[in-house]
Amino acid sequence: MAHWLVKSEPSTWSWQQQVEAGAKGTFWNGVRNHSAKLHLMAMKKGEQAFFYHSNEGKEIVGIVEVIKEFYPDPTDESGKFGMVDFKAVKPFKTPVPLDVIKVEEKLRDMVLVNNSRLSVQPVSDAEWKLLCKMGGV
DNA sequence: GCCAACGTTGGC
DNA sequence: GCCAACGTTGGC
Repeated sequence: MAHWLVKSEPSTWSWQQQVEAGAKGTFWNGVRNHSAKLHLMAMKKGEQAFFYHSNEGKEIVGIVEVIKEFYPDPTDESGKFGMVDFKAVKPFKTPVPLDVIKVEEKLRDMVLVNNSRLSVQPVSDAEWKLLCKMGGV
C-alpha cells in the first residue's frame, strides 16, 4: 500500500479544520500541477497520507486517509484537474518539523526536502514508518 | 517581505 | 518545438 504526503497552508485549510470535518471528511481541491495530479490519481481508497502545514509551522501534523478516489474538480474550468476526499485519522503526538526531517539522514531523499514546491508527493514505506515513530503515532 | 526554484505561457 | 518571460510557491 502506497503512502503520501499532502501540503496545505493553515491559513487556507488547516489540520484543525480537517479534524472538524470528521469521518465524512472533505475534498482536497486546488491542485493545478500535473505531477501532483498524477499522484492524486494514483491514490487508492484506504491509503494514508501525512498532512503537512506549509509556511506556518512547516511540520507534519497528522495522518489522513483517502475516502474517495480521484474525481473531477468542479472548480477547475479547464476540466484537466481533479481531487480526492480525505478524512483525518489521527494527529501526531509530536509534530515533525521540516528542519528535523532535513537533518535526519534517512529522510534526506524525501521529495519534501528536494522539491519543496510539489504539493502532493509519495512517501516510501521506510520513510512512513520512521516518521510515524518520530511523530509518536 | 524577500528571493530562489519551479512550472507554465506565449512569441518566434 | 524551443526558450525567455512571467507567476506562484514556500522556505528563510
